[in-house]
Amino acid sequence: MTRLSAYFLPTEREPPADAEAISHKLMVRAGLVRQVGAGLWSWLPAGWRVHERIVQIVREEMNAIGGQEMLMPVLQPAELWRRTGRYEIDELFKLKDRRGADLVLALTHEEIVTSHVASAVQSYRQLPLVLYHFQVKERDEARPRAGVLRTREFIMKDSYSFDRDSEGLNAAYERHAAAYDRICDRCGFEWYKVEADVGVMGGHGSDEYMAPCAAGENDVVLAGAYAANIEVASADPQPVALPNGSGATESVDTPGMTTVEAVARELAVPEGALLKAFPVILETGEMKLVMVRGDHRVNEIKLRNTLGEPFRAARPEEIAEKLGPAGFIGPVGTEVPILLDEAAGSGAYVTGANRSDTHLRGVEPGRDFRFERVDVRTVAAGDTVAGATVRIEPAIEVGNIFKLGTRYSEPLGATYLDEAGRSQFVWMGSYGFGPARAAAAAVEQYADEQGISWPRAIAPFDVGLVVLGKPGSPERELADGLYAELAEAGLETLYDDRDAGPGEKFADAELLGCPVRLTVGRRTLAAEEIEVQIRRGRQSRAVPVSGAAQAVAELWRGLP
RNA sequence: CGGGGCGUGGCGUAGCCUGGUAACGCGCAGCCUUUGGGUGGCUGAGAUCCCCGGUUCAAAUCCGGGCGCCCCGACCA
Repeated sequence: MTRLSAYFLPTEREPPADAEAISHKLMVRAGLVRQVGAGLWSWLPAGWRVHERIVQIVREEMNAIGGQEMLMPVLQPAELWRRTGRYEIDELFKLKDRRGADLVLALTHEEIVTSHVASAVQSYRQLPLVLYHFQVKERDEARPRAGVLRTREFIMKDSYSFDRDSEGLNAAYERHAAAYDRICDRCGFEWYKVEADVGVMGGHGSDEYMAPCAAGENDVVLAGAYAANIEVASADPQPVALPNGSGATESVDTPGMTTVEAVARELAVPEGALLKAFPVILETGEMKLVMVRGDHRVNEIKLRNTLGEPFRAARPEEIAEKLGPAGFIGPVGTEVPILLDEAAGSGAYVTGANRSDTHLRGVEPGRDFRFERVDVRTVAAGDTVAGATVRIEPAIEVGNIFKLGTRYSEPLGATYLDEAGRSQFVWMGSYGFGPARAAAAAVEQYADEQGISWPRAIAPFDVGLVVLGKPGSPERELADGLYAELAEAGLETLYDDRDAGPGEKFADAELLGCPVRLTVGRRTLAAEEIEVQIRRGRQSRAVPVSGAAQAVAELWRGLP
């Protein structure tokens, strides 16, 4: 019997002074988690129950697609990470043992799991495989934030698929996607799957599972059936009224006007009638000039993916040497290759003139400069996708699925012999899911003035049972019996048997947010009834004492 | 990594500018009261004022250094 009088649930009346995010405030106040250091959290008993309920849902769905659970260490030799080129990652914790050997704390487990497959798998007959575990991840985050939303240490379910070829990988990926859909549905939070960035390391495709909420760190672009992380999103731009092409380009004086806003105002044209220049330097040292409409922003991730390599912004002296004074640079009369964003359609634009205090009017792409067409701008609210208007929402990333290809099997030598006896690299996928983030997302999405309102599948307890009346009273006696009946009916109950006033008990029950609250008090007892409150919406009803547990169980099954 | 802020009983804060017995609310312990929305009363316990150093007769307060935490941004394989 879980009696609150003996349960470690340190609730607080006030949130921590430094908390901003709703989930941060409420999870601390409700006694679910406690902070240890920056990005370091302990999960207290009730919080851990939530975490483990989510874990169990994930486990069931991973097993259902043939995943095999195992466990790999967090502390690992640095050698494997050097081989895959990930040793240099800033977020990777690095340490030495007493003999001076280099070790790392894993931020994911591709290296280890791939090394096991490399040594244990020799034949196509041993594939495919899906291996997974729930294990702590360590990341030296530059800035942990928002309670358990972004921490330096957290538990992740990470699974890894191993297939003979890309077709096999695609199939494994789709099975994971379907499993993730079910996991998110079963956990009971709102979510959507979005296209994601595959990163500079390449890869063959990636989707993220996003839970929309105010504290989310990611911006998601939504339009009809379209959903993408803003890092990779594309959309049709809002139209801009361009001045008519007037024939030749014309110089205009724009003294000191280095911003789009200033130039647009001076020339009385919309900002979108300007072309903004963003010179970048590639790894080879080559400069390229990226141009987007004046009312648009360069999306550096899309640009990196378009370039196919990392880049940096050019420095003023580099710009001056190749183009002109920063603030007045443009595409006309330069040898620097030009990448023109596709949102800048044909027409006459205002651009920098590559001379101080001067812009050019009537510049027409194609006629006045040659360019390569690219899609490198950041999508903005109000753009459209297939006619549907774009909106942008913040969201928490709770899961990410990723087609790795041979990114890890090559450096770690994970090969097999095919039917023809030829050595082939194993094709891999990796699939992460964060139970802590899922929990925090649910808190964020359903919290109200009184506190948390858990989806029933991941609540710390199914039922909060509040008894009013002194120990030894008839109310207590009835509540004791009810607890046993609820257990028989399959409901896990937190029994508030504390010697506290009704207000305090109700407040704590609603703060903790179990989907159903039962109250046994003199008032209801006299009527041979028990009060049932549905946490979400806080509607109350009465059920007869006789058969109450079964009635509550039935009610509970119908809750979200 | 850049910018800003904060560190005082378990929690939330005041005191700091202008140096002189560490204060308030909540919580906690005991007794009484109350029992359908954080009840009221009495009594009491609980603080190396983040750390180190300096100035001073005297430092929570002033000065120097360090550590820790939060927020905004950058970053996030």
